[in-house]
Amino acid sequence: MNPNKVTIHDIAKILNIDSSTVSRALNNSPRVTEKTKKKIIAKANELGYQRNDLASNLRKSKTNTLGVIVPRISRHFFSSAIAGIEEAAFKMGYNVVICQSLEQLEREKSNIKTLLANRVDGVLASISMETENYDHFEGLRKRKIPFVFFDRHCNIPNTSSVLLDDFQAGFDATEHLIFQGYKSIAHFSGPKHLEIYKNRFEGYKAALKKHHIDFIEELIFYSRLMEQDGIDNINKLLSLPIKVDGIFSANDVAAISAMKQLKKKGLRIPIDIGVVGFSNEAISAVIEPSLTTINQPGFEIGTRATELLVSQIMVGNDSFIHEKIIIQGSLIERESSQKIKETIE
Amino acid sequence: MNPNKVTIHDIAKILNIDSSTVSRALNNSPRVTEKTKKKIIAKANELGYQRNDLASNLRKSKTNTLGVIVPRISRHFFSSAIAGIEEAAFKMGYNVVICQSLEQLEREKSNIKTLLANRVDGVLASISMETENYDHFEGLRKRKIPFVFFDRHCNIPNTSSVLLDDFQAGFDATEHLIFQGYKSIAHFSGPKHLEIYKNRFEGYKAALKKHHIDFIEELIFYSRLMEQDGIDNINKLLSLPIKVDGIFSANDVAAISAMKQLKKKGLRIPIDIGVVGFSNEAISAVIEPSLTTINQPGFEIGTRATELLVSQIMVGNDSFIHEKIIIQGSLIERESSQKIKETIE
DNA sequence: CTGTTAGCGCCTTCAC
DNA sequence: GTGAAGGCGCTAACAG
Repeated sequence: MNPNKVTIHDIAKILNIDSSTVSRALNNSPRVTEKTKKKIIAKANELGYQRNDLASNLRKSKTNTLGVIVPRISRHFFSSAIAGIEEAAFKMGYNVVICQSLEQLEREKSNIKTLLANRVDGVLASISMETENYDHFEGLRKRKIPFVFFDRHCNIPNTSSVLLDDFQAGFDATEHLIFQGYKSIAHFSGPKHLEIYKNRFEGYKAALKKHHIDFIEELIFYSRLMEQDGIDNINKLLSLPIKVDGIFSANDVAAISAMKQLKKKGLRIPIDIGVVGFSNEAISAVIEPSLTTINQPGFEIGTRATELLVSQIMVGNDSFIHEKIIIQGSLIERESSQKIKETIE
Repeated sequence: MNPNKVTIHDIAKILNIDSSTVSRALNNSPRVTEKTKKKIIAKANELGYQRNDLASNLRKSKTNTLGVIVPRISRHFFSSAIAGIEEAAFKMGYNVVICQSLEQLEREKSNIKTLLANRVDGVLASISMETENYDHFEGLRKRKIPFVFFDRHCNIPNTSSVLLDDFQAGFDATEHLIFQGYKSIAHFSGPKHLEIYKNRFEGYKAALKKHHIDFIEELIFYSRLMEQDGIDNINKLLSLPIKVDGIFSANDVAAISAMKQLKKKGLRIPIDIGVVGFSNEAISAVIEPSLTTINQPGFEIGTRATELLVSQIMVGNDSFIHEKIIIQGSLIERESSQKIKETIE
């Protein structure tokens, strides 16, 4: 017999007991004798029984599953956030289903539908670049499915989120460049309407202000988080009449392709770049020494978001409190940074 | 009413028809009048009806879901493979559930159990470092659930897999170093029993042989794919009486931490490293110019593996053919590689 | 402690 | 083209 087809009824029949007893035994209910329990478990193993979670979940109308929506799984920040989510979820007895929006609103909506159809108990989401309207999340709320935003949050009231202190990160990265002696600092931002980029931008401006450096509109470059943007940005930047000596890039994609483009032009590190977004130790180990990054702790953000979500699932339908957890990033400076600078100067 | 609780029966009752008709309409069965179909769909939307896939899947005993097991989602190769898997699965109407083994055999076993309990239609797997015994996969076979290995495959008979041409990759990377003029080439390998590392190692040996370079046992360093290993390896290597001038690292983790360690010691690029495993354009753009990598096309491997798996699911239970698809990697040499070498010499 | 009964929400014969 | 009936596999209330 195909062991996948073994049901509690099969076990019950063989053992001449009722299927409900088998069910109880397999769920380790205290209301079954140790003896029969052992007998049942032994037979179950023998037959290769495997509970059908579809049936179980349907009956219980609870899946012990969390849905996760990220723009793109292969971006390092998100894959490490997912690692944190999985770890925390696993510890608390939850499974995780992961969806990618691929930065498309339509896909994000359909992700939510899929998660709804699969009756997940809660949702963790980092919104797509295109998302400016949040009705699809309101749909979750109507269905009383708790959800928590992480990193890319949005400003709708009564939602929970776990995020980096983006203002502070932008401030720190910019001030770091200022401390290095740079005076004319450009800024590579992300899609204008995303809160995280707004806030990093504000941090940038605040740092300039503190150090009495004029804010220059021309030094701001937006991007759609694509490689080409970094290249274009550098090209535009180099064609400016203003001499730029530092860049604070608020997104890693543009930063990387920007560095690439600089290298291609034979411009080796006349420009220092502060970035928010990297945290891969591996990358930071081999990356251009001039590149300083603010650690954006994906794993921790994932963990915290999951814990928050699960706590909301537990307290149930209505009465949980919406929380906003803000995590501090930390400046990671390349060890050899100073040396390289000396070499060049 | 909580819209999550809306069932086909609710719709049926309101419209004074039978739930089976509603079911048919919602599944776009041709055996329902267009008129009633429209009526039903309109009402469903109005109520915010969302099919309960648990119930549907239970009834159909088919989930349209693929299970994926990878060692660690945050490793770039795997996250890009998953991106490929998702893309292909999505196109063919499948959902994807992702599990991490975290390189632990026990976790891998429990992943399979979870996937089994969720009645996935097929499984894609890249085995953990600890996996030397494959009984848990035999369990899948007994249940007639098709599975396909990708990248980290194993040698059990009658299994399908999609992999890099690891022998060729090892050969190419090593020969590349030889062409650069290196004569004493060390090799950083991975866990001994993993096929991919065996094969890359064989490629290394073959390249040495072709160019009449003696194989030296002392120049082989194994690793558990951890950062510390790369550091240890470099330290050991530097303490050898033999002067090494090139390294072929078959895994990226060790390669990266090795470079880091070299840098720390102030040894800037006396050693060139060929690596199998990188493919992140972003990384390769900014990485040490001396580092040449064999592109290990995660996305493509993921796509191909998924297509193969789905084709096996479609032909059904027994009669599908086991295939082994071997994908060629390609050498990616840093543009500026030559310049840097000149600078140093 | 164990059995009986009922039903989670859906799909699919089988009738008409 | 639509309705009636039954069951996918499991659990939970209620009996005993």
